Amino acid sequence: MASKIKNPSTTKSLPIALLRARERVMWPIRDMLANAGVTEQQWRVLRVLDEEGPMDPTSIAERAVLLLPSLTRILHKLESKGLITRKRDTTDRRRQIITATAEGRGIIAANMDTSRSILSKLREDLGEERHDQLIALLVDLTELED
Amino acid sequence: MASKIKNPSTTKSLPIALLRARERVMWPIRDMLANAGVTEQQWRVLRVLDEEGPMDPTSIAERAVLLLPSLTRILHKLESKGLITRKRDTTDRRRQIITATAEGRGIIAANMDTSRSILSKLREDLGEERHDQLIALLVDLTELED
DNA sequence: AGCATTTGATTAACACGTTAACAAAGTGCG
DNA sequence: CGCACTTTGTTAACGTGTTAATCAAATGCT
Repeated sequence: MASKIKNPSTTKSLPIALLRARERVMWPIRDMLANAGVTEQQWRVLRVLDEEGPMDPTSIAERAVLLLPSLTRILHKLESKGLITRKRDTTDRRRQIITATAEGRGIIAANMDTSRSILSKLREDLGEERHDQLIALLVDLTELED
Repeated sequence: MASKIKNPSTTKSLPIALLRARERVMWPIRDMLANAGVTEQQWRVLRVLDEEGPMDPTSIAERAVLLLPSLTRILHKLESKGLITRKRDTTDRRRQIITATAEGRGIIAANMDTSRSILSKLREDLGEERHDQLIALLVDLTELED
């Protein structure tokens, strides 16, 4: 399926390598999420709420790696699907508190095992040491200044 | 600017780590490209054409890591900007041959040094060995079967 | 040759990424 | 208090990601 690409400089560049790697990882995950009826980003939002409890949109955006304008749309969508609810913060009326509904948490519960097994298989296939080393390098790269 | 996130399991997951790393890498590159007046994807298409010469959309899509529907729109845009031209393949009239114009190649030439220096700085900051190791791991991950 | 299948490319529809502009609520300071 | 500034969240506009449907040209098979 993945054809052999010759070897122009772009093949070895970090941006392209990151792009292709993420494409490879998301393949099977997207299959799972399509069955669950949510997008990758909606899944991330629900997971953050499930793992860390109710929180405001700005915090969700940081944790789910989304920009606020995207999150605004995603929250509208999740709300219309009945997967989250919102209420205004009483002390700061600009701020909202988003909460996952039982149905929203249900989607996480119903798919978490599959998600974990997909990632476990990747870790195993790549080699556990190499996998963990990869993550460490990615985190280091992310945390570089400037 | 980048806030400290506590440490939920998602922080260590491969999909999120890849996402954050790519975000970090693309930051400075997007700045450069905004000045050049092209998007990241348009830049990739022009680079492929500049490095490998005229080719058909399907091949461009593979090399630039784009899906064909996206590429169709991008080629329309690049054509309207005068950065590429298209002609039909004479032997297979479904196929087109896309060629970068002098102006298109000019954009690459005008920004290639900046691009290289951004990536060199990242490599230096991460450590050359670790950088190269990271790319090797990403390539291995990408090439896993299944 | 005739017809089903495959391939190359496009279009459509929906969702997200990104930047800029904006509105409303809160904060700081004279 | 009053006003400038900041913060939170939204909307707008444009471009891309993704899947499905579609069309024309080519290919394979009988």
